[in-house]
Amino acid sequence: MDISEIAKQTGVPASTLRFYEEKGLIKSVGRSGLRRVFAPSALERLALIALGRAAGFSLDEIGKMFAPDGKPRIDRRVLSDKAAELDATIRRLGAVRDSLKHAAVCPAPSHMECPTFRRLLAIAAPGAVDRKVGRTSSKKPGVMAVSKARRR
Amino acid sequence: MDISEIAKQTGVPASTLRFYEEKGLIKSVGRSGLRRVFAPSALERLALIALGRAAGFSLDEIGKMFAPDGKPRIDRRVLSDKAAELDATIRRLGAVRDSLKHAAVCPAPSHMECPTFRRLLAIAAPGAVDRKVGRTSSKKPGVMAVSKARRR
DNA sequence: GTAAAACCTCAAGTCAACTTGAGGTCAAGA
DNA sequence: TCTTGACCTCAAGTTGACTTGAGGTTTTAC
Repeated sequence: MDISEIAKQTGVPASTLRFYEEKGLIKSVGRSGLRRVFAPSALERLALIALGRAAGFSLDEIGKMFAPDGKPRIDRRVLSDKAAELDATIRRLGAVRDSLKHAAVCPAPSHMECPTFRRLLAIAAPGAVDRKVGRTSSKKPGVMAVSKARRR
Repeated sequence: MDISEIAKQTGVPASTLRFYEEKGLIKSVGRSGLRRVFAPSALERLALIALGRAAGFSLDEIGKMFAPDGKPRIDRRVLSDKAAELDATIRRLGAVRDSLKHAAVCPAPSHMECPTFRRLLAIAAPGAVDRKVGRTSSKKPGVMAVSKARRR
């Protein structure tokens, strides 16, 4: 299969496939003239890569999950940890979604005056609301900074 | 309140607060000498910003959600749409998590040989598995590319 | 036989959201 | 007084994952 065939079937652009090959994430089985030739197994490999990306692994991390022989050799512990992390992310996103939905219908003049909204916000953006001020205050900062997820 | 007080209470670094001010996302009420002075309402504003970020809005989008007077003026439609988008993301992440969990325990020699894994993968990374090959084939590419989420 | 399409390499550019660094100001404590 | 530390500005750098572009070759279509 040539690069455009892989691109067509996976939706991954040819430029990305070349980039992945350069990074060692996929391999072509040879060349036909200049052109790369891929085995169909590249499709599976790309599916695994897509899964890894969706789970929040970096390309470098994903690269290390394949043994030099090409077979996936994955640390089960790492997977479980990531699954747990995803669980937390999912819960937080649920609160975010609920906050959004609530804000979309809540008639309160200012959302911050709405107890429901504040409660959701406390989960969605921990540390952002209701911290007591000063008073020889607690050193621990609230983490308003958005934690982890991924874009582009 | 000075910038370090805000930073301490929200966990957002001072450099980020200056950056946000420059972008028009937050405002200081004045200066004490060189130093910015913030009203406590900045904390609420930052909570809203954190929510927006968590929901996947860009800083520019968030900026447009505040009227010039400072009050949030939010398009309910936009919120509902984003909530729906989050719903989809949450479902997909659930499948990703399940794939990971399964891969962590599945004894199959190659994960791709495991039907359960393949089924989950089909949801986690749509288009990645089981597409029929060629045959005057369908033009639509599978989108193996990771869609949306956020990191950093 | 010739031109357009499809591929190639390699270097450089892009994007968002910040961070870092150099160089400077200012108030408070020893 | 002096020096430390918290703050300031503005420009430039960082990160990860790609994309784009220039310049070149090959394959396919007429």
